[in-house]
Amino acid sequence: MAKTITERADIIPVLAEIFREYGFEGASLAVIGDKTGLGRGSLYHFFPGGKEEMATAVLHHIDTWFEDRIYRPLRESDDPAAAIGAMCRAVSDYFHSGCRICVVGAFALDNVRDRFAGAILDYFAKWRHALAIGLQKTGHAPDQAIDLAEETVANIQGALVLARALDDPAVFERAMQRIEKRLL
Amino acid sequence: MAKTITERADIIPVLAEIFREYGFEGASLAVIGDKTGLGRGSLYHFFPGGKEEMATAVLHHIDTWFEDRIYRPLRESDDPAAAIGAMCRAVSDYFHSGCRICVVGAFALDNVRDRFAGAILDYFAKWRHALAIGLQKTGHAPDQAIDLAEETVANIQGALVLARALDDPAVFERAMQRIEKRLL
DNA sequence: CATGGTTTGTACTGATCGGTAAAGTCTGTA
DNA sequence: TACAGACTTTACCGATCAGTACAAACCATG
Repeated sequence: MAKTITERADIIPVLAEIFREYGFEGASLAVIGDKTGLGRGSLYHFFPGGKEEMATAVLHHIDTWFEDRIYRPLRESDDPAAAIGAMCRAVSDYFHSGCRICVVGAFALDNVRDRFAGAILDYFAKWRHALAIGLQKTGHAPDQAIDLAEETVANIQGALVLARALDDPAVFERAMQRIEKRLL
Repeated sequence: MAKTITERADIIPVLAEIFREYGFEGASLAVIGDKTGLGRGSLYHFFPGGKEEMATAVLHHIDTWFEDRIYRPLRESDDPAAAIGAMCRAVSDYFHSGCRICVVGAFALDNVRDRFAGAILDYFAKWRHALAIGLQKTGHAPDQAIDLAEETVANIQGALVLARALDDPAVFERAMQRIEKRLL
């Protein structure tokens, strides 16, 4: 009756896509079961904490991805300008040029924000902090760097909202081009 | 058993606040009943279409507010710089300096986007268009005006996301100051 | 082939969802 | 005072929700 094919780690990206598409409340166990192909038993076997644990795992997965691909290079690269350019490209890729939504941003506006407040705050605080360090290394004064980093992160999130609202990915692409030009 | 005190129009701002706080899906009829003090019968008397009609009414109410207070002045004012400054102040007030969320933006990121796609698109398209006209009147070239308007609207939305995520209204205030400085 | 822990399918629970039905109470008009 | 329509209360509907229980089936060990 059972096949031991799937691993917990393999399910998380699928869950991420589900939360992205349906939101936390909209991602019912029925939907999750359909999209993952897993029954309730399997889901609760891998995530005894239920939906909340699934979402936590997704947020942690996202955090790891951004830490490895974006935050750490920004903080530690010897070539900060290259790291900033790489961030812009990575972000554009990650959000599929505006077709994809930021789960963390969506959670922040949702009424589930309080439940995941820590992870949401970390995501944005780390991003702002890492980018500010990168900008300092390219010659910006500390205050100015933090300000510009905050503006940039907000701009990316706003562009995702606007692109989705106007149903026009080009909005996001234009925003990323403006951002890259201003940062470098 | 009944009192004819409430008017439909009086309920809409309450509904707006509910959708702001709970989102569309999170705003159950139980919550709506509690917060409005109205029973299911009354709610369906005023809004035969149920939750969907309530949300539509809220979106229309918001559209009217922005049209009167922001879009039209931007498009028609003889003093465009003053209209832009007024927009910044009105926006800051409207969003309670970052403590309040944009319902339309939240809907755009939610999985209910498709249901209200028209109203959501209108809200942002009208804003961008009106601001672009205002910016043209202050001397910007048409292309540049549209670009700057789009960036500004995205910036405001992003600042709301970030302020809520970091639980720090000052993020929004700083964004609005940057915006005002750049526009004028 | 046997065994035992791991993984899975299915049926179920109680709660809550959005929405409906109908009987009741109020108020303006004449 | 009588009536009509506006408004409200309450109980209820089927559907769906997240989560649980448990037996069946798997697979890596012996």
